[in-house]
Amino acid sequence: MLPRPNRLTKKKEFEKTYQQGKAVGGEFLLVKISPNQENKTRVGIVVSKKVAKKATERNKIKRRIREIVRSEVLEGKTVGDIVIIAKRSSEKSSYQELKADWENILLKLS
RNA sequence: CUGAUCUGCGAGACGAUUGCGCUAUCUUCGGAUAGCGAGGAAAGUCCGAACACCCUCCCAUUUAGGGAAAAAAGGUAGCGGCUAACGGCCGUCGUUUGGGUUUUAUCCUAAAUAGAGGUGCGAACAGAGACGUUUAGCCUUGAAAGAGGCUGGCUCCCUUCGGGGAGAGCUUCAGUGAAAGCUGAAGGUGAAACGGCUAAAUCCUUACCGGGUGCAAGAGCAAAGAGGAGAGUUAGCUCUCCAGGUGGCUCGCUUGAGCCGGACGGUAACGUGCGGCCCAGAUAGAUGAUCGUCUAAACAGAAUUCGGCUUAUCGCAGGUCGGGCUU
RNA sequence: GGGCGGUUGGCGCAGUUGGUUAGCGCGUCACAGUGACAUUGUGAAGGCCACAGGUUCGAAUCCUGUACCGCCCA
Repeated sequence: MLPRPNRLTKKKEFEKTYQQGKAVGGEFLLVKISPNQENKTRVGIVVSKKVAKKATERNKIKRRIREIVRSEVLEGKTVGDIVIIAKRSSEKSSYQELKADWENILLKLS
């Protein structure tokens, strides 16, 4: 889990990022990012039931994404509200594949 | 060795680095340290209860509160018990069935006479009442499918020869007899062969259960906006108070029909009292990531909380029954 | 998290006291008709009634479980 100040917690914050954010897609992930006022990094992760039917598998994907993103948040390289959406293909992806996909997305962003 | 079924136990371990939630303590308010941190099914939501609100009615009515007799609808159904409650569990009767004893059992491993005492084999079914018929059905097969009625055949009786009345209902064999419809036995068709079967369809009766909604129940604090009152002010507007309650926050939220140990009562389910323990409480939702060694490691992630049932599923041990092989 | 509903030919739907061979509309195919089509007419094919058990003599229908799809509650 990420520290509380670095999470997106309200439904409105999610929707705002959805509508105003810039979208970048990878093989397994879809990232929406929009700048916020406090100049902080706040992250929300979405894994829908369409991706994986079992709750244990959805949790697993979430945990892996969190772990990948954590270093990013702590170092504060990327700033803004970020929503990471898992694509259907991410159900069978490994940790290393997810991490490579994330780094690829960061390259596209910069 | 293997299959089925039942019961019980466990649910990867250790080490390193790093990260999250709650609680406690300390704090230079940045944080630090310590402890604890998913399941047997957390699941399906198929039942039941606690708790909260609403509805009906009754008692008390100044209130606070306490209750479910009656009505509707629905559910349950051998009998007895357990329980907060249940469609659950335990015991027992019944029906069907398997195994065993000494060949057949009404017997049950101490297993076939008599008496006394002790012990009490396994599995499945799901059972109130109405001599079950008021509501209904029995496709098909067959000569015939409850009784009664109708139609046709058969037997007997009567007959005005038009018919009428009574009776029995498959086949074979045996008995009695003039004759089989009677009596007894065996057998055929069929799911069922007679006063039969079906009720996990309906209706009626009896007993028991008040009903509904569900923690997104519900309760509190309260920015904003809209409303009312008062004061200041020429007015715009500002301030104060009241009621109300959106965003938000807090409570409900984890000490509980709790867990462990041994004692007593009971055939058992379970109960009684004693001692010890505190064991998740999040709110976009918390033990994951990267390694090393061993390893067979499945199904799978709490969201108000419990008791069951059902479904998913890895490993080990034991009981019962069946099958195969060897001695 | 809590509460509900649905699944029947290719598509949209009927089908309840359980009982002949599960129907309807559109679509499909064949034939007729036309110079050729459309409209029209005649006929035909196409169903494991989502799946698996159970109750029953008999199940699309009743009961239980499973799978999939959808709706409502802040």
